[in-house]
Formats: sequence, C-alpha cells, structure tokens
Amino acid sequence: MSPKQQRGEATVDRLLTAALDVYAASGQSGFTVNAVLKASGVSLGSLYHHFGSFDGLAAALYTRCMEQLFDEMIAALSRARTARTGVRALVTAYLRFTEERPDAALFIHGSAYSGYLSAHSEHIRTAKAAKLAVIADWLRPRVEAGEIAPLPAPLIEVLVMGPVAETAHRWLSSTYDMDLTQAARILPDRIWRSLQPD
Amino acid sequence: MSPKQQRGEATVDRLLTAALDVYAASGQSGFTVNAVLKASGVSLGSLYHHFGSFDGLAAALYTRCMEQLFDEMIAALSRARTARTGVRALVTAYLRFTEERPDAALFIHGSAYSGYLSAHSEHIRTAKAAKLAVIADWLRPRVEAGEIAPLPAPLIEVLVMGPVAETAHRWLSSTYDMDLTQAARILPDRIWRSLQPD
DNA sequence: CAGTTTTCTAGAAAATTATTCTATTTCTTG
DNA sequence: CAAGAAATAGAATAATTTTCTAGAAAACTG
Repeated sequence: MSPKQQRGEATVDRLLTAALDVYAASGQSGFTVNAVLKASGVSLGSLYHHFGSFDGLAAALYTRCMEQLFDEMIAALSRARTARTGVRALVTAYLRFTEERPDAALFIHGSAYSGYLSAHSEHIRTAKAAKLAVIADWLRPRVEAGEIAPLPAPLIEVLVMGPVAETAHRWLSSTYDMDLTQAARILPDRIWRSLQPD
Repeated sequence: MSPKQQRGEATVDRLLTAALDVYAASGQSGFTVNAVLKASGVSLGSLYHHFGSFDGLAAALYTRCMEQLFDEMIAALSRARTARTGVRALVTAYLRFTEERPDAALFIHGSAYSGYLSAHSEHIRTAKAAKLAVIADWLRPRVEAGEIAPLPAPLIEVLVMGPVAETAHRWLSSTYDMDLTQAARILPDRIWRSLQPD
C-alpha cells in the first residue's frame, strides 16, 4: 500500500495508539492533551497539525475503533449463508471484539456521542453509515426473500445492535454482573427471534 | 413533604433546570460552568457548595433525568397485568418519554457514560440499579410462571432496553432517518418476541 | 431572644487544560 | 539545488475549572 510511508502517517498512528492507551489507563478524566503528548512523545504542534483540535484526535480514534469493530462484524457476516447464521454471526462478532479488544470497545462506548461528537458528528455519522450500509446490503435480499421479517432497515439494525451494545456497555462498566460468555450463548438466538418472520 | 423548603433546594433546582436548558440550547460544547451560571443567575460559590464540581452538577442532572424516565416506565408497567402487556408498556413509555421530553432524553443519551461518569459512576449506578430492581421485581414472578423465557435478569433487561435506547439515540441524533411513531408501532411486538418462551 | 454555629452565597485568585502562533526543520518537486 | 509544502517544536495565549477567603442568611441553643 505505502512503500514510502509519510513521516506524518507514523505520527498520526503514534498519537492514536497513545491516546487509546491513555484512555484505557486513566479513563476520561486523565484523557488530556498533555497526557497524550507525553505518552506518544509527539509535540503539541504535530498534534494540532494533524488533527486540528484535541476533539479531532478523539473523533479520529473513535472512527478507527468503530471501523475495526464493524470490519470484524462484516467479516463474520460474509462467512454466513442463511439469514439466521448471519444475524447470529453479527452478535457473536461484536461480543468477541468487546472481549478481545476491551480498550477499543471501552473507547467506543465511553466516548461515543460524548462531546467529541459535537464538531465531528457529521464525519463520524458518515463513516458509520458506510459500514452499516454493507450490513444492510447483506440483509436486504434475505428480507425480500422472506427469511427475515419485513421491517424497515433502521429497526432491524436497532434490534440487532441495541442489545449487543447494551451488553458490551454493561460488561465494560464491570459493575453490573454481566457474563459475556453467557450472553454470547443466549443472545444470538434471542435476537434472531425478534427478526424472524411469522 | 417540605412545608418550608430550604433556600438551597431552590438554588439546586435553578441550577439543574438551567443546566438542562443550556445543554439543549448549546450542546455539549456550550455546556460550561459560566454558561450555567449566567443562565441560572446563581453564583459560582453556590454551584460548588451544592455540587462540589461541575461534573457533580452534571451527574446530578443525569440522575434526575434518568429517574424521571424510569419512573414513567415503572408507572406504565404497574398498569399492566400480563407479561406481554408489561413489556410492551415499558417500550412504549420509553419512546413516549423521548418524544415528550427530548431535552431530558438528549442529556441522558448525550452525557451518559461520558466523562461525568468517572467520579460519580458509583452513585449513578446505584440509582439506576434501584430503578431497574423495581422492574426486575415485576418481571420475576412472570418469568417463574413461564410467561417469559427463563433468562438471566440482566439479559432480559438488555433485550428490552437495548433496542429502545438505540432507537431513542438515533432519533435524537436526527440524522438517521428514524421514525419514532413507526418504532412505537413495531418494536413492542418485536421485543416481546425475543422474550417469549418457546 | 442574644449568642453561636452551620449553611449558603459571592466572586477574586489560582490552577489546569486547550488552542493559537511563530519559528525551525524535513521532505518533495521542478 | 532552490523554492515551496508539510511536519515538528514549544512558548505564549486563551478558555475553563477549581480553590479559597470572606461575609450574609438561616438554624440552633441555652
């Protein structure tokens, strides 16, 4: 892809990686410009050169983590044949990502819609819509074939993503006694039921 | 309850009300100490006396809005007899609250788990758990009677609240084309299916 | 009801955090 | 290699939150 990687690309990556580390280690309250500078070894000027603002950095990090999550879900989906298998794969992939990459999952859930949104919500929304469209495209023919109940696409999305996101969120808060293994065993079937045609 | 209301209680109320107004009018980025002071006419000293920090104010506002939402859901639930009616009432009440009190709903979704969490998450979690317990207590006998599938309580909560919260969130973002009326017509039944015993 | 204590209000000063700005270095390109 | 663009650097500035001291209002006590 990039035989000679720009100097700046490496800096961008260092910043994003360090920012995720800082967030995981110190939470929202420790998530400051200075902390990220120290953790990354990058200068203030570079940070503002590449991201324009600290919120810009956070928005980029959110986008990156969110796209990684969706890419895992889409990869799992592409291996499925029937609607039922596909929906269950989506659920399982989300929960697996949460368990395997808790830092990224925590940032997604902790900073989503949370201030960083304000200025960059449009860009974030577009990025998310693009990923959702891939999933919607996979589901559409199954809806038309009657494998899935004939519901508006946004409601299908909400029925699938809602319970999984809420589960991940509770597990990441780690005070609700949420058992991810149990959730992964039970939820795929339950969510599938909510989409099943009569 | 309070024949002679403390002077301070009125101040607390003025601050919370003004804070919600500011948030609704200016969003997360305009949500600052000074903006709330100006909107409320309360002094800086009073704010810090009553809430300890600006995050403390935000946490109190979040708790208040969240409890109002749950109280509506619980009131709707208490009018129901069967499990099916109860679950559908929960969903409908959440969506109605979102439509009728968009300011409160927006603050709940916009600031939830979003920085204000850090310091006061414990208190918030306790308050939320108390409300969830009321709902769990209503559902438990129905689960034992076989009206609802025998799932762990957290998973029932997640299956009900997940899709509704996600729907509200998208509608409040107002860029996803989410139709609340349509959602209120379709979701109660779909969510109920996910809880139905075999 | 005077004296005492606590609660509440007030806002200036300090500390923390984000952003702007100018200078310098490194890369790219003709 | 010269000129311009991109990237790095950090001091200075601006914005925002928090602390702190002082005083007014209310509650309490003998």
